[in-house]
Amino acid sequence: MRPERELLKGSTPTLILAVLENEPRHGYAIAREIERRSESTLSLGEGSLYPQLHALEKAGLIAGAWEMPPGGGPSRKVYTLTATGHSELVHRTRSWRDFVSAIEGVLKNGGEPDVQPI
Amino acid sequence: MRPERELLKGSTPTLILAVLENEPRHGYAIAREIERRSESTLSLGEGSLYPQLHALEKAGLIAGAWEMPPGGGPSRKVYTLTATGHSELVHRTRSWRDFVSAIEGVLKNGGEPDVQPI
DNA sequence: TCGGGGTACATCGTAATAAGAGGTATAATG
DNA sequence: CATTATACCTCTTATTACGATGTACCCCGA
Repeated sequence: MRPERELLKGSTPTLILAVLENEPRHGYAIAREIERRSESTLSLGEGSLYPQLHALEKAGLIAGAWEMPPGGGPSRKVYTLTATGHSELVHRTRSWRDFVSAIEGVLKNGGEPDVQPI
Repeated sequence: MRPERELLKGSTPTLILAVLENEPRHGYAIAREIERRSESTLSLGEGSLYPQLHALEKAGLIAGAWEMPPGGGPSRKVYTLTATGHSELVHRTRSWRDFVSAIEGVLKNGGEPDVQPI
């Protein structure tokens, strides 16, 4: 069950960039890190994750490099945040917070008179 | 310019319900009220507004009634929040805030060590 | 030794959503 | 009489999320 399914749209790339800001990670690890940080509230399906990674790589916001894990297992593509990706993350984070404020402005006005100091 | 275009998805119906909680309004007025409350950060295209209103009406969350405006002008459909719509709004507001907390949890962890008590 | 589970990649098709473009109609304003 | 504002609506397109599906590797236990 994922009640935020409809709300998630649009924020996925921002979440990926945010997770990569700390350290390079491969796709599977990114998804698990998002789950961990959100305390399992958010979970990224693989059908959303990989297309997004390809899009972000194509846009130059992240850079992927294939890696053979030392302990064995399937090879994996480790993504690093580029400089462009970093400034994009800053920008997207700001946009996100503006957006949240705007929504809160609409929600809070329900029941209260429309006094709204800047 | 609408930088939040991609982020808006999923929250539109909640915004409509929130605006109707105060008082009944017709479609056009709903759109303008959302703009006003969000200080023009959010703006609902007509192509999103009317299909959403029909969907919400069909779902029984709002009830529409045609009205002839006394001052003249085109007739309009005034929507009122139903009881079901009200509890749905409460639920959606809670979901929205949970969602925001979850996203913040992912964003904030960027740069900090991953200490996270339950 | 063979299957199941976890890791890790990827794509296809579908459903939901948002919004631009277009269409209808009325009243007031210039 | 044309433009502007109000007010409704639908069609089509683009984007997004994700379930389903497929490949492939490793480890562990029966």
